[in-house]
Amino acid sequence: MPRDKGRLKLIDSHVDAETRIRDDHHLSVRLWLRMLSCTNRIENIVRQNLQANFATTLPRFDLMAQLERAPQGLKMSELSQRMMVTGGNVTGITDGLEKEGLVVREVDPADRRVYRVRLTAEGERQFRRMAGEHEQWVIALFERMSSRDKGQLVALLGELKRHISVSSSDRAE
Amino acid sequence: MPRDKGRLKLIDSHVDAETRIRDDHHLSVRLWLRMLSCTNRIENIVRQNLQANFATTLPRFDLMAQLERAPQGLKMSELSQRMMVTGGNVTGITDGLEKEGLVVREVDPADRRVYRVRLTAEGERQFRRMAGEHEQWVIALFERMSSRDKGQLVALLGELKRHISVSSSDRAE
DNA sequence: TGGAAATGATTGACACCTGAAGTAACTGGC
DNA sequence: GCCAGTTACTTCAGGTGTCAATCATTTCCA
Repeated sequence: MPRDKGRLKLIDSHVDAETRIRDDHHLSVRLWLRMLSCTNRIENIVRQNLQANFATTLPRFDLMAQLERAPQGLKMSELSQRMMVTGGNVTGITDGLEKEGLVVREVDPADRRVYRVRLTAEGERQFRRMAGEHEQWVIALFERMSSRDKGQLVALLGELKRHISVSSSDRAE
Repeated sequence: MPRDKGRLKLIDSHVDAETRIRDDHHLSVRLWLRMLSCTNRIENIVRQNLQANFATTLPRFDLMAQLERAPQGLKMSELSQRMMVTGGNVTGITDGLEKEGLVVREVDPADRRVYRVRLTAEGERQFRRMAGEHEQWVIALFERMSSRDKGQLVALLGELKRHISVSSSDRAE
């Protein structure tokens, strides 16, 4: 039920404020659904490729990627934060990788509660092999989009990320 | 470690082609990681809200949302496709919702292999209650971003989606 | 110094999700 | 009509994810 449609011809050019707000709300939901659908699609493809080519999974790959960028190792809690999953989950994935010898838990002498997780030499070797291919998949998926559009997307998503952190911490009080 | 920054003022404006390509590749990976991180953040918040306020989950909500838009019901395979998950998964989620009386499986007299899944009256009532709140959460999460930026994001993600479908079907041959 | 509160990690119950294998029902060509 | 092939759904095993409860260690402060 559109309200007051074109009620006053004279001010036709600037739309009724309520309508504008409702349109913006609708836009937010649309944006969210589109983000989700894009991300899911890409994620599914990458996951399938990882499974088919290296018999591994996205979370395992993600954990190793975090470690590769941190040669001195990471605490379980740091992994949890960077991977944006709960601590209990990190325990499980680390267990699996450790069992396969790709990763080690080292006790921190300064604080015996924490584990410092590091890639083994084998883990590093294996990760590098996967990372190269992974990058090619991503590049291929995005190849039809212009650099300009990619740059814009990165920038806009950066904005979004900033705004969400704010809203999210608001919610925490 | 910035390379060759401003080494040759004279040809500063057109960068070496190889460098430009490498930058674009780097950009693709960066874009992918940023999309993933934004989506994960939002998804986590929505999931927590659904759990806290309605003791339900995102996939259950998603399934009901698909049904609400299709009053005549949907086949399991249609649900699977729209939710972008495998068929086996839809079976499980439908089982749960059916057990709670929010959804029914009706046999299609024309083809006894298919189930037509529909919301029950109770399911519809419950979904509408959730949908209203859900919309408010999403709106709140995006409220700090301008309509202009949202519009641009929707458009760019639309482009991306189109491009990926093409790449993805290429892969299928 | 002693003990309450905070912190880092693990565990267990339960839900999700995939891929592969299985069952039942439909279809088309002979 | 028959039956090979396809299609719709289910089942199962195994990995991923949450939350709440637990345990060990550290920190802080009275």
